[in-house]
Amino acid sequence: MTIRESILHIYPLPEASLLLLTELLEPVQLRKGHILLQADKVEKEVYFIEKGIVRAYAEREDSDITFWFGQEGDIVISMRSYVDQQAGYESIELLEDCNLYRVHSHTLQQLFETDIAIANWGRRFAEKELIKTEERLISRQFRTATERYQELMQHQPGLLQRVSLGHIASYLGITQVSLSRIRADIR
Amino acid sequence: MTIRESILHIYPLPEASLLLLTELLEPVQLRKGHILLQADKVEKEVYFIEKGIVRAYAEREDSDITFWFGQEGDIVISMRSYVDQQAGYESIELLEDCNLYRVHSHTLQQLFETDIAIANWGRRFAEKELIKTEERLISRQFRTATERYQELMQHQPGLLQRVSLGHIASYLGITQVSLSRIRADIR
DNA sequence: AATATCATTTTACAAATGATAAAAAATGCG
DNA sequence: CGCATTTTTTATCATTTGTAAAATGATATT
Repeated sequence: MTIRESILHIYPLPEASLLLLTELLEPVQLRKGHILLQADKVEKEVYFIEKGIVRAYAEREDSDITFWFGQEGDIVISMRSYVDQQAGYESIELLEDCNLYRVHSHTLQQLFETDIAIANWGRRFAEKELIKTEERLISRQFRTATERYQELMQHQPGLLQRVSLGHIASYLGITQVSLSRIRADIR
Repeated sequence: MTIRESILHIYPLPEASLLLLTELLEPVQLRKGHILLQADKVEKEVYFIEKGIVRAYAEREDSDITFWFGQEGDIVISMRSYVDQQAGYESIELLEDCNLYRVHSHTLQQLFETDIAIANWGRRFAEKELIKTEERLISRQFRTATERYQELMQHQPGLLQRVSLGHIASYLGITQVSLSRIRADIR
């Protein structure tokens, strides 16, 4: 899937608006392990993932928890920076070498103010992410850890090959040891 | 807080756009216990809460879980209906007699397509809800049930007077029995 | 008062998960 | 390959949370 296609997949844009947006995108290649965005900072860059996989995590004293995986076609932002120009709660780590496209958040905000199709594209982007997040919150309450793991494997069968079990356990809201037990029980 | 004020609190609208939006709102009064929106249906109405409190819940075989409370200034929608014209996962129950304003989702969508300020207002609305939901997801992983309860009581001290402990326990992701134990331990 | 209804707390027991440590397996690199 | 490092599994025990049922409390109605 090209960047153009993944943009249009969120919300159909007329060609003129699509051009406005894509012209601003700068290609960036970065290596596995790179920290794309830092928690507790106001991060001004927005990234589109063309190739690769990343995780968003929040840090605590000793551990961190992964609460989002971004893959081909996804958009990476520091949500609080993007919405309110405040320090964000998430850091973003590249879990593979990535091909990204970068744009300044400010530039994007200007497009939102001037191009109605792009404003609605931004609206739809937030709405879709919101649905996914609410569904995860509900799933965590209704389903056991085992069921959540099986659900994830069904929806994202390729994830296991790209992401360590520690990150997946964290994403599911359990410890790595628990996930290992669950995997042993399923067999 | 008036409806006008709560709309502007989400995103500042010029007077002309604000009028476009508010002219479409129909006042509705409904009684405690009324089911405003039904899960598994495509719900076409959007509601603004002027007075009262509601809960969004998802149903399972025998139980239901509350995952959102809406109060004065909040907006009530069936998220999947609103975004994709698909059946939603949430039902909405009025927990008090409510003064609401109603607008057809279709009408709102038309405003999004024609008024850029309103499109950005809709964008900001979704973004703010998204931040709140992500923070709850993270909080559920980082904090114990006791901490989450105390956090909620700090941020929403009035909630306990308006909502039963059963709903609050569900919102926190624990059983009512657990919450009762927590409350006993805190004392 | 007596009754009914609903919300909350308490109790006892079972199941799930966490913490910790250690072993085993997989991976990366000189 | 062989070694070091990281990841995953296994085992043990403590803690948390869930389930079910009973007891208590609160409120309204008769």
